[in-house]
Order: sequence, then C-alpha cells, then structure tokens
Amino acid sequence: MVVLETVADLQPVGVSELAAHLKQPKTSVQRALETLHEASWIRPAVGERTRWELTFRASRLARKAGNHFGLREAALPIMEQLRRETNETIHLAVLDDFEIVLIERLESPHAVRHVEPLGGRAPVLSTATGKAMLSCMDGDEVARVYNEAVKAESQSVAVAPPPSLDALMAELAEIAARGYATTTSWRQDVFATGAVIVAADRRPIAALSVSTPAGRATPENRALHAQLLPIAAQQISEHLF
Amino acid sequence: MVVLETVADLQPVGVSELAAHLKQPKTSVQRALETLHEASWIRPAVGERTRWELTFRASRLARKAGNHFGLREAALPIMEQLRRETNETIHLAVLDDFEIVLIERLESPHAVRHVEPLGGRAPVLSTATGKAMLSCMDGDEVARVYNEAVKAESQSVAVAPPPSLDALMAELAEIAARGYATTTSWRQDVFATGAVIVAADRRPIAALSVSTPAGRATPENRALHAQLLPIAAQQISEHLF
DNA sequence: GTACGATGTTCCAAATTACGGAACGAATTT
DNA sequence: AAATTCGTTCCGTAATTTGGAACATCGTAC
Repeated sequence: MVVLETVADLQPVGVSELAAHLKQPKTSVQRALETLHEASWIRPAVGERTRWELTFRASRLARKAGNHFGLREAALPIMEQLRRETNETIHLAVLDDFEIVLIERLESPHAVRHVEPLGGRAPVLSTATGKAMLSCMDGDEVARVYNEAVKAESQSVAVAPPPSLDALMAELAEIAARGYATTTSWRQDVFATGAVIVAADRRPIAALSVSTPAGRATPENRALHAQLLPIAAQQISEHLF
Repeated sequence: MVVLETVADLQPVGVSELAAHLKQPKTSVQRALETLHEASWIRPAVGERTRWELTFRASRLARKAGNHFGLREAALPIMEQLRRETNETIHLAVLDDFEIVLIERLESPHAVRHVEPLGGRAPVLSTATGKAMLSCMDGDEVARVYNEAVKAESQSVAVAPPPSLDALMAELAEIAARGYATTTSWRQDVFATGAVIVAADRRPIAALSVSTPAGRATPENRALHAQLLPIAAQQISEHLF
C-alpha cells in the first residue's frame, strides 16, 4: 500500500525510481507493482510499458469514504434548498486527520463566486467548516488535531499564524453556543459561515458552509446565513438516522 | 485489498459479516482489518469499536488518478473560459474501464441547470463524453469496451437500448470527422456536446462537455457549443505536454 | 438469571510466501 | 564500442501467513 501511495505521488514512475524513493530493494517493489497491476489499481502509463500510473480503482472507494450512513444523499436536497435561499456557494466537508476535505459543492449563481476544487483540502484551524467541526469535539481531541495542524502548517507556507490553543478553545465554546462558525482568514475576500452535522451521539460527521465574496457579505446577508445554516445542518443531522 | 473494497461496499461492517461475504475464514479477514487499520485506510465506525468504515486515505489517491500530466490544472482555466462563453455547465470526465467518471465540474449560472454528482459515473455508450473518447480509439478497443458496457448495462436498469456495434462504429467515425459528439439519451431533457482531450500520441486522456437543458438547446446554441468545444479540448490537449 | 446464539479475539504448528542479493538482457547515453 | 541505467528473472533462506479450534464478550430470549 505504501508502494501504491508512492506511485500516486510520482506517476508516471518506473521500478528503479520507486525503489530509490522507498529505499527498498528493486525486487520487492517490482513484486508489489505486479500485485497492484493484477488487482487493477495501477496500469502502464499511456503509451508506455514500464512506467506506471493509477487507475480509477481508488476513486470508487473515495466516493464511499466519508459517506457514512448516506451523508451525501441526505445532504444534497437540503444543500439545494440552502442555495436557493442564499444564492451563494454551498460546501459539504468532512474532517480527515487534521484537514478538511470538500466532498460536495453547489455553486452560487452569481457571476462573482467562490469556487474550491473538488476533493480539495483546507486547513482545519482557519476555515468555518473546520472550526464548526472542532466545536463539538472534546478538549483532548481538539488539542490533538491542533498540534498536528500546527505542525503541518509550519512546514508549508503560512496562511495565517495559528491562534493559541487557549484562544481557539474560547472561540470554539462561543461557536458551540451560537451554533455556527465564521471566518475570512482562509481565502482572502471570502466570508464563510459553517455549521456542524452530527451523528445521533453528537459526534461530528461533517460540516456545511455558505461562502460569499467579501463584497456581498453585508450585515443582512451575514445574519441570513447565520440563521439558515444551523437549521439546514440540523435537518441533515436528523435525516442521517 | 479485496477486504478494503468490501468494507467500502458494506460499511459500517464487522468481521463476521465481511468473512461471510468474502467466503474467507474470519481469522484472515480479521488480520486484513488490523493491517488496514494500522495503515489508516479504515477506522472503527463513529461511536463503535468493532465495525469498520473507510478513512479518507483513498481520496488522496483518487484526486491523483486520472490526473495524468496535470490534466486538472491544464483543464480548469480553459473550462472557466468555456463557461463564460456558453453560460452552461462544463464537465471534465475520464474513462474507467467501461464507464465515464466525472472528475471536475463548473456549473451553469442559469437557474435551470444540469448537475451531476461529483465523482459520479455514467455509461460510456450513451454520453457525449463517452462517445467522444471512443471516437479516437481503435476498433478492437472500442469493441472490448462495447462488450463490457453492454454486459454491465444489461444487469442494471436499461437507460436506453444500446446501439449495435456497427451503428456505433459508424457514429464514432462521424464524430471523429467533425470533432465533437452530441447526445440526449443519457439524461432526458439534457442536451450535451462532448469533445476528446488527447495525449501527444493521440490516445484519449479525457473528455470535455457542455450540458444544457433541452429548453435552451436552440440551433444557435448547439452551433455555438459545437464550434467552441473542440477548440477548447484541443487547447487542453496542447497544454498537456 | 441463565442459556443460547452471534460476534470479536487469541493461539499455534504447518505450510506457504516473501525476501533481497546476484546475475542477465535490453535500451540509452557517453 | 564501452558504460550506465533500467527492467526482469532466479533461487535458497527465512520470515510470514494460514485457518482450525478454543476462548471471550455481548445482546437477547426464555
């Protein structure tokens, strides 16, 4: 499986290059490639015979990941309604380790709109969806995610300096109390409102967000989003079980 | 890896149920689950301890599958431009076995619009994207895909009766000559135009499509799409290498 | 409250499989 | 023409997997 993930990073890639990256004997890597090929997870690259690339086998799994108890099906109709009511882009995201993954998106009909790539990832600490999900997790788990996220962010280009853990905890308490999170720090000029979707036991499953360009983030619109979003998220939570 | 795929289908699922489905000893399945868990491909289901569900590890791969030579990055700006010029929904799809997989989507700004779920699959024989891709494959390969697709469709609810292989071949020749495919048979009330994106050696990589509700599919709009789409697909093909 | 069925887990010896160094052929570069 | 790089094959050793059986745990029915 490590070979598979490395092929994903380096594709199209041959045996020797892989072996060098993995610091493993060529023979072992060769065998792994044969196995992955037999199972149709990889195939020879277009027009080549000895370099490999991914097939779409992984994508069939990916569609099912994070779809616990029919999340996508439960969420889409309510997302559609929310888009009608707000005319803004609606995102559905789940938490993976210390990152937010976008699993569904409905775009705003406006000409100026906020669009994230499908399947894209975003930092948990600076997004409305991320903070909404953290707001209903217990302290230990928040601390764990916080540490991993800070470590990861310090290695990449800093989007914004992460808040202290104490400041974050205070903000999360506030978010939990009022039922929604907001942010502008992830994408400049985008104002986002996020609310959490929970399982029957109140554990966080996913988060829903409304994203609007800063120019349209009037007090009236902010208030509208803050009012509608928690209700929509709540409806999805109830439809899950 | 078979266990992994079965977990995807049955999640959340326990050892015994899996073993029964796979007709394998419980012990072997148990070991596979342990391994997958250690590698973070699965985790205990939310609020449970002995049933398993997928993590998002597969999604990281899925994003890279079908992204040969930076397809997504090359395609997006041109897709944006195409949306501006047509005001209709633009889809980017690739071929997986005998199905079309949607890997990127930009929605029409119109209130009435055609929306497919992200990562969704569609039959190759009845979609514009599918036929566009087939149109630049050689006869043997088309026949192979045709047979598999017919076999698969016969098991599910028939969307439309598949054409004969000869009729298909004739249509593909026409599509290849004029540079674009059209269809209305996949989704009723949706008129789609598709064109193929090729590698340097003219092998098909992906397909681009413009989808419009039947009501807006006027002769003028059809002509506009038929004119713009092959150019856009061609531009993406050239940017790939 | 106890018996039952279903489910998850552990153990262990036999047998299969993986391991990886070395050698080889083919393709490309010097 | 020699040298390097790359993919592939071979093979004895060694480690791992295998799966039946026993055990543990949970929920349920009587």
